[in-house]
Amino acid sequence: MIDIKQIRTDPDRFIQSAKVKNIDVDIRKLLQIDSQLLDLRKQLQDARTEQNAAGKQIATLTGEAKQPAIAKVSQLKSKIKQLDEQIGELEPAFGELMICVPQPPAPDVPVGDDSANVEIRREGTIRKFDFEPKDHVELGEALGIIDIARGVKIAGTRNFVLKGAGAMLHQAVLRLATDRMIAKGFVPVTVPVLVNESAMYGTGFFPLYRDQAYLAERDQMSLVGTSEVPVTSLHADEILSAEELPKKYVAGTTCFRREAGAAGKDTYGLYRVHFFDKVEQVIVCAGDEQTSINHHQEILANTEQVMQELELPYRVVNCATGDLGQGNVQRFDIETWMPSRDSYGETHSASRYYDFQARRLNMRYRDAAGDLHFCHTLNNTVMASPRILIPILELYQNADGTITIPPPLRPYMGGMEKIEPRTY
RNA sequence: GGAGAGGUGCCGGAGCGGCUGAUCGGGCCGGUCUCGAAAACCGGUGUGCCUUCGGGCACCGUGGGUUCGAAUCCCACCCUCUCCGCCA
Repeated sequence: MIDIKQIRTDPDRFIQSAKVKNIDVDIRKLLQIDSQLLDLRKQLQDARTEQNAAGKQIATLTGEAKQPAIAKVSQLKSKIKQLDEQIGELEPAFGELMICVPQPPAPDVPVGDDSANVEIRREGTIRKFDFEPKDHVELGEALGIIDIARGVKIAGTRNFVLKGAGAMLHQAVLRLATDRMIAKGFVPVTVPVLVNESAMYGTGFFPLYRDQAYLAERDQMSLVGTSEVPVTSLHADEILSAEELPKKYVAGTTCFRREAGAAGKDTYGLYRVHFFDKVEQVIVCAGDEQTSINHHQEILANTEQVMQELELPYRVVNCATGDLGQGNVQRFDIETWMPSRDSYGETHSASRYYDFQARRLNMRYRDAAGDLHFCHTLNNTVMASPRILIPILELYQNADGTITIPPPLRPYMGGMEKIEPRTY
């Protein structure tokens, strides 16, 4: 949510932001409704002042004198009711527009669609194969650890089953990610994945991206597409103290995505699927831009350390305006090298929101002087599987079709060093 | 799913339909006292919006209704707790 005062002060900034983010919201109309509402509310307030004063007088009158006074105030009542109705008619339209106004991107965000994304740096060495490498599906099916056909049988397209060492590898990556974050002082939390509307609105996924969520409509609940939703919502409607900030959390949950509008895109393998598990880091910090920027670098570095530990080659990308969500100030994606795609594929996403989510969630803190401010929020993937299994399987494959397990994952797999073919 | 109880300020807990934005207690902040602390005493302690900066308006789970006037009455919904049932 954006501060309406900021929109009043500098509407062009928001008109421009909506344009570069490709979000359809009529700022001019919003301001027009806003000024009407301001005027009506002022009139209502004045009428109420009058009514309250008259009411107090009535309380002091008795018997005969009371009736004429009551009759007089009754007239005010109809005026108030009329104003109330007018306001009631405008408010929904105002709210619907407000909830769609995007957060302006940072100045160093490139303008354009995702083709305008800017690579910031590359890390790691891309493996050169001295044999013909297989893709993760060929490898996984031959090893008996990936069973896409049965996943589809149970749940339809974009579903999968991991078995045996495949399921273990999946868990190992997640546990490594969680442990590394706990070691950095992040507090592990277990959170609901089926959440109410206010959590979805509060974190900025509703209303614009409602199509992407699975809805349990009978209960007005939604399955989350990321644990960012429940974790960032933890302190909604709370007033935190400055001393307890920043709050740092790590949570692993299953994530559910409809992938609406992605029909026909990335249909092969484990890349784009309807459910996956993700370990996410979330920071709630003081409402200061530089503080946010520093934390943004921090959460990016946290993930990069795990990637480097796994020796996965990746690059960091500064996402362009058209690739940002409504609430993003800036987003850095980490893309990991995937031999089967012969390119880097998105595996992580580090977002900075400033107070966009905090305003929607009504999440504030009291500073040393006792003043209230909205918090800032950020998040980044630590590891999401099975997508990360694509580079792991493909880059660690051997000529005989076996997979060498990356050393940091072995402790989580009972010391297993290699995945060999097996019937499960 | 069935039955009952309840949702008030940081917490506990009052609140005849007008004098209640809200008694009181605790906590917290400031002060007095003290070498310092404790105790005691004194004072302060909600949020949002509008403002001609005097002030005004709104908010006692949410939304409606009754009334000149509602935290207080009525209706619906949401949530919490207790007991029973079912169950990972």
